[in-house]
Amino acid sequence: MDLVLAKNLLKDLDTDQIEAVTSTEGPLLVIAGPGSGKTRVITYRFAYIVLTGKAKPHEILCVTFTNKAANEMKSRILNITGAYETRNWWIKTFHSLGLSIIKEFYEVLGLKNNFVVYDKDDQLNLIKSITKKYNFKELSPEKVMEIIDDFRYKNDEVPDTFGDKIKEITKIYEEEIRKNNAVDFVDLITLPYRLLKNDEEVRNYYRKKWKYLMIDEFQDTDPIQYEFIKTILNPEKNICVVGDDDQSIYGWRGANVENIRNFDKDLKNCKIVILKTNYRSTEEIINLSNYVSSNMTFRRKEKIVKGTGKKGNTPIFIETFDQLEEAKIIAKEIKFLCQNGYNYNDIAIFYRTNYLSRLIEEALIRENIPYKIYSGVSFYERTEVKDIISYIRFSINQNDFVSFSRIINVPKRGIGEITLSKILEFSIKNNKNLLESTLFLKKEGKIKPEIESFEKAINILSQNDQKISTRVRKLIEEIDYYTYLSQNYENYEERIENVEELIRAISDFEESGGESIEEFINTSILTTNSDNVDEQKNYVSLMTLHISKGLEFPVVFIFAANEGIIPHFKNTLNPSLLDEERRLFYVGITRAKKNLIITSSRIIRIGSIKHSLVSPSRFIDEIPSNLIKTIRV
DNA sequence: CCACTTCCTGTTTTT
DNA sequence: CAGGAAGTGG
Repeated sequence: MDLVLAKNLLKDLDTDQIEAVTSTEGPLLVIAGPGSGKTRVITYRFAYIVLTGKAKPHEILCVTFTNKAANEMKSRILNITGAYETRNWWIKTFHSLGLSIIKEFYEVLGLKNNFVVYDKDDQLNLIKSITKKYNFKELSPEKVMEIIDDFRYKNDEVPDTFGDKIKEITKIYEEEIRKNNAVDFVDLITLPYRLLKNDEEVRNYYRKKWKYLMIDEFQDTDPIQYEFIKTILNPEKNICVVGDDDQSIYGWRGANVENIRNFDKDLKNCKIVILKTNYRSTEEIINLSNYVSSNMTFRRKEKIVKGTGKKGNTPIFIETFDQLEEAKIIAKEIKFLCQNGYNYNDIAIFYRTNYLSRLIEEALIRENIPYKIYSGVSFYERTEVKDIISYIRFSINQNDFVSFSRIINVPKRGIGEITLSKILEFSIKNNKNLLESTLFLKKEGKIKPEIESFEKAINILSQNDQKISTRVRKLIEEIDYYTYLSQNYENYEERIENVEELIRAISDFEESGGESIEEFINTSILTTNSDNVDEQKNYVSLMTLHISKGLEFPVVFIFAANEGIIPHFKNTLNPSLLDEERRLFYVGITRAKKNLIITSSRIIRIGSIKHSLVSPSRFIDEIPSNLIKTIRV
């Protein structure tokens, strides 16, 4: 029965895809060009392994780039296999995989079971409190974070150029974050990796557990993640990596394209399958993208993507006078398209940097076009959402100084820096947690009476017999949070709506049988903008080129394709950085199914400086005129 | 000791 | 244009 199903699966696939799906044993490298059915291959391969009885779903580890991709794969596989739940499946991002491993082995790692995850912002706050305490001013806290993260990640020594002070701060930071019973993004990768590397028993436990490994977006993995994967690889070496070196765009974050370029040399007897048919785009768009990729300096090997003969419009390049006009033309064009059969959700606008979204937003508002922005500050990073999350985190873990210092004075309770450091000092001296210390000092009359509401708030959140969403609602009443928002922010209505959205998310989590509030909090911190892209809603999507990876739209606009923006002026001198800019542009144009419109203008603003007579991106300039139609306004 | 105002700097991309 | 530093009033 299952074998019949497995055979039926293959009917939907082309020969290259079948090869990738059925080559289950030993190392396999799948180079998947844009629109080549990559997600289909991974989900079908997963289903094929299960249906042919080679492994159970929970014996396959599948690492994806975003949570959204993970969820999509789960539901697609559910559909194909007829399985009815995914609870013990291992389809995760590297970070959520790390979190799961830490959860299983928290004790060995020196954590308590109620540990919390710190995001970049929390981490920065902890570093700020350390540099302030030790009066370290030579480098900005952001720079300090960058340096110590780099060394913590690679498990290196801090080089002498940064002096002993940074070394000291690194050591203090690592002690502090453990005292807070917290882990940060670096820990989520390095703690599990080192545990597996050094502990044979744990290593064998996972090696046995996962009979098959699949890694998506392999071109964007970094060296540690690659080592991690090799560490858990079983003796049969059943590993399949999927990716496209032409679409590697996270080098600046430590990703190493060489991982995919050398994979077949690194693992003996590696099979290679190249998926080169693009089912997504018209011939015109494919021809243009092939031209763009052919000019890369460093490349694995020439790869000409083939289309399926779909004919469409020649991509258009429009150059305008200034950016106001540029945004306006996009808005007008969208209006036009939507009067001619397109919906708003068929359309996306991509740009290189976040601040560019403002210009487009204004133009879209003027034309009454609904839109949603997917880049910039993510939902769980919003001040009001993070405040509530910090209350919840502190109610779980009263050693969490970062959350404590964030909320102790929100709303204002007359507690400033000095009182805060008194509480911290007291807690260290007397080995008491932050809440106990606060209450003790309050009794002694050393803290203003307004602190009462803080104590009550934490008590409310700790009432385990009630639903979490109910407790959060009570918390908001107790601290009169909405009044606080309306008194402090002009856009308070939007902020209140965000808090309501958070409560809704908590309710959904509870109703779908979520385990604990820790689970909700720790996983929500790992949610990002790209996880929220919803194709169902009818609005135009605005996002950075980076976020656009993995998505597709019938109509794609690329805004501000100016030299200096794409490629970014900081990355034009070094050929390998310039290549990455080109790949980013390549990712952008290959998202388009039918219509591609690229725009630029002759006057642009970078910050407060106006630059006149700027040229179009070199990536456009070099394109032969038969591949793109240029319009100068 | 805290809160509020004003002036200043500095903007790539994000799991 | 926002987010920190510094200065002043309560």
